[in-house]
Amino acid sequence: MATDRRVRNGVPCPIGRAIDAVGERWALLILRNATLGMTRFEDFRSDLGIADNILSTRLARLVDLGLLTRVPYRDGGRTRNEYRLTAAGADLLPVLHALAAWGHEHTTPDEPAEPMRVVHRTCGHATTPGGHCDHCGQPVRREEEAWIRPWRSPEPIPLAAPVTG
Amino acid sequence: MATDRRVRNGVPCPIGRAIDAVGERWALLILRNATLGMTRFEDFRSDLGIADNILSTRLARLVDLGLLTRVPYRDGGRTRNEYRLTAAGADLLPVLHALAAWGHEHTTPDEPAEPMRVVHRTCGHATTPGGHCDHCGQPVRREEEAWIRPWRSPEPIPLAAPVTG
DNA sequence: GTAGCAGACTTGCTTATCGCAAGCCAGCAA
DNA sequence: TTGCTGGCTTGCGATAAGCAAGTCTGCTAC
Repeated sequence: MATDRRVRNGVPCPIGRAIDAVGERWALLILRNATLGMTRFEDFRSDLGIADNILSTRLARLVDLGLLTRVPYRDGGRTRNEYRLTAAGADLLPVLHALAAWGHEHTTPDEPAEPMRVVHRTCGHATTPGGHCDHCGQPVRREEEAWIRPWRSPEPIPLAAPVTG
Repeated sequence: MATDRRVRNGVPCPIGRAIDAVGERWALLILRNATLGMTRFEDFRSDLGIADNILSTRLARLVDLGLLTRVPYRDGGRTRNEYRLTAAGADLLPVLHALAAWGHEHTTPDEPAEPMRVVHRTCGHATTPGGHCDHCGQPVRREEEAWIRPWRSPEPIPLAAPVTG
């Protein structure tokens, strides 16, 4: 099963292995956008401003590594492919959250903006780095968690559910 | 103050800004090694197998961004520089921990090895993703946390303390 | 004085990757 | 048949990475 496949890439250190898998700019940005529910080639391309060939290569690699999977869908008469997170890809969420927290604390946007929030959808309160609700105290499952990116929209964005590849 | 300097790099998303700052292979590996207490050019170079000019460029960039700082030290008669984490650099620890957890779960080393552990130095038990001690339940401060990398040594490696730049 | 040392950084070059823009391809509709 | 769409491929120039040697600095030894 693709979702159970462990990337074998050698070094003893799990940090090193994770970096070998995803420690580069475009992979991380693609995974962020996939987490937001983005699935289509053109959407990734235009949102990220990435070259076709680079995007194509990166998507293929992430599929190969089992972090994304191609899902066929019908578009008019044609079968097209979209790209969705696998469980392994979705499990990078804590990395993305840690990056968000660090980015919020240590970097500054060009334009002042409400900061991004990670919230418990049910009650609207923030979640902690450990994945608990600030308000309820309970662990928050992925499907009850959302991002709010106020510079885009005040609506909570549910996190994309992983699919089995 | 260098430690209070926020990287200004534009995009509204803090994840995107964090990725712009550190979302590339060598920066992340250097920061991992700096967290382990590595400070010297030659040590980074030989451990990472990175080219001189690439390492030099990356170190300078991380210093420029305020994640590392050069600290003069005496070597025999000469003043040399070592590279140490700033507070901003040290605050990337949750990113490294998240990468470690993901790498452990989803990648496989070439040689079987005891996995890396993040422990509370005082009692020896593991710490949670939220930074609490599994055993004591208390939040664990950085200076009470250590990594154990059994493929290298069974000794806990204290995490490098940040210095003011 | 010169020669030698160590190690951080620089340099010149080759190789690899990225990015741009156009082209190709597949599967459909008219 | 042509035309459309959009994912992927291609050819090319630009940029970054990597290799290996050189330079620089501040010291010691002779």
